[in-house]
Amino acid sequence: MNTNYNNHFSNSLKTFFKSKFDLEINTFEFQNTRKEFKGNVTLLVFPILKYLKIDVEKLAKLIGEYLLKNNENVEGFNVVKGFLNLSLSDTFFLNCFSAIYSDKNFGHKTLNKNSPKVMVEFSSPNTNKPLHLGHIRNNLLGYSISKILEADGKKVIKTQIINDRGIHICKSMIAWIKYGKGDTPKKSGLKGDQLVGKYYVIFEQVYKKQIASLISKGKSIKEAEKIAPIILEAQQMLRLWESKDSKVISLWKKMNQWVYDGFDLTYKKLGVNFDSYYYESKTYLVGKKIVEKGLKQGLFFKKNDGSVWIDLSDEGLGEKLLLRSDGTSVYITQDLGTALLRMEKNPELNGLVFTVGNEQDYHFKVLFSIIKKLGFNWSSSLYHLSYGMVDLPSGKMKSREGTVVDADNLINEMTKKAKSIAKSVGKIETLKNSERENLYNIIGLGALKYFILKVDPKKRILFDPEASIDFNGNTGPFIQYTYARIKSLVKNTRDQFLSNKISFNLDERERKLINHLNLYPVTISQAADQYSPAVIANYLYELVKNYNTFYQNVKVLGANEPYQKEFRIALSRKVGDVIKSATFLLGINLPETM
RNA sequence: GGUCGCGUAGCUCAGCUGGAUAGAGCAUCUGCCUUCUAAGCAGACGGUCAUAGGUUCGAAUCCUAUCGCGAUCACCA
Repeated sequence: MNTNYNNHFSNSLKTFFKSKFDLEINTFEFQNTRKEFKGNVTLLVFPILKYLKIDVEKLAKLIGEYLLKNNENVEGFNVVKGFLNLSLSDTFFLNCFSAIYSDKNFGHKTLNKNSPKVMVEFSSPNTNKPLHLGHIRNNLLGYSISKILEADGKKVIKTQIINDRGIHICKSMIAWIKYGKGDTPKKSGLKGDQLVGKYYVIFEQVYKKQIASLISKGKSIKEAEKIAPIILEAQQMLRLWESKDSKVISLWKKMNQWVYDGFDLTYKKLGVNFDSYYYESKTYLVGKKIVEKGLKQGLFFKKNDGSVWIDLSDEGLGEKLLLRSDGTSVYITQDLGTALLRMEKNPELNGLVFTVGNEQDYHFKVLFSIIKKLGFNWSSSLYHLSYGMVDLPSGKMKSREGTVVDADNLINEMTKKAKSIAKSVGKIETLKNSERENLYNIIGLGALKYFILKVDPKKRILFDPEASIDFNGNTGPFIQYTYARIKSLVKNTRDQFLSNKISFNLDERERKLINHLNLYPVTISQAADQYSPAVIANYLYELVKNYNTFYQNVKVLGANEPYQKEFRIALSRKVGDVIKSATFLLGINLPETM
């Protein structure tokens, strides 16, 4: 549906119904006219039958005749069943374009003091292993949504919660102590997160061996898992950490720092960044306090073994554990603490968005419900941006089975592929080496980002490392290519457009482009409302396709008349601007040439 | 088993706040580089929109049931 034309026709239409039928109708439905019919916009007449008992075609014809006479934008019409197809004048299109052209911030709402403020959480890694493909989707989504919300007129704070404590960290630490021999990122040449991840894997291997050996000695699997010496060491280390043992704490700090340094490199490559950080090690105690408070209020209850629960069976969510019997916190305890801490630090927040996979839908339902029950008035501003998993043809990614697609690796692979394609195309020989490397990077990442962001967040993505990611068709490089084309086209031209100097007829493809440009602001609000970068991606693809059709069939620099040439250059330039703006919302960079 | 989500062309996806003959890309095939960048353009081929009912002028879209796939229901995070 295209509601974009309401402004231009609804007044005429209102007057028509008022004067002819004494009816007050305020909303009308428009859509783009299908290409097999004549016209540009189509008014759906069917819905009006709700108010008026009359033959549809007759009514459509009456409306058409009225608009033709009384609305200067309408140049002609035809009626097919209940569809009133309107042909609009070139003046109308040029006026539209003129307004778009002069709007330097087209599509973006401007921020001011009173703009609502939203915090968007994404990434949220564990500090025991490097980032993988799943994190890439998470990061791209969270980052893009932040940009989209900003364009939609909200102030955004990008943040993450770092899961920097717990048994998983201790596993890496134990393995490093036992097998690391003083290994460091510098000595090994590995990125910090990769190094720590390596010891996590070593831990799991040793653990597995110990379990196997215990089983061969007649122990049950469950028992073996509990008494394997290395897991006991890790648990002991976690207890030492909680009692703030100085040796453990300093190793913990050292290894976590390696990981942060490693993550920073990956984030930088990915082109994402954050405005603030929260650490689980600092929020879990806040969560415990809330639970104790809720317990006193009678919202929660204690079982005989001392564990604390909430009963949410009235909402169909069952009973949920909030504190273990030994008094230690669980996942949701920390999340309660984190949410509360954020609101305390930023009381002016109007929204809190959690970018977390859909495997945690239940968790967030419970979390939001608890916060509501605790009586916090900001509970209604919480939103779980839930997205589908990235699966491999072999199924779910599993670190234990080594089927994880490593983020750094994938980025490098994409850059390599961009390089080999660019070489075979062979158009960039004139560039300097450093410029070329930069270009490969832009294109490879563009392909990756677009590949992930173009699909609806809530859908599962199937990623086949063998089939890899395309560079032709509905892809990032296609969009980048079109941009580079435009840049090259307008390079030596003047940036101006005088709408009053029109002495030519518009081409069908020009009308289509203007029409599509027109939709950009609506598209941004839609994307923001739905928390979906895919909406932007699809818009962008359509725009670029329309432009290429125009470019390939209509001469720009070789236009017949000077003003026509000027218009086509301006149109090209504006399409370039919108490509730039939309790719910015997706976090995709553009080359000036490729 | 309960709950939630998904099922559209061989593959990957749009369309889903109901509107005309369901659209793209990839793959396959045919044309177009002495003319603004061929990572492109023009075209062909390809569909019982999982199935069955219902709601209505009209259903891929809304409702119900069934089937299939996935997630989740941990004193893991």
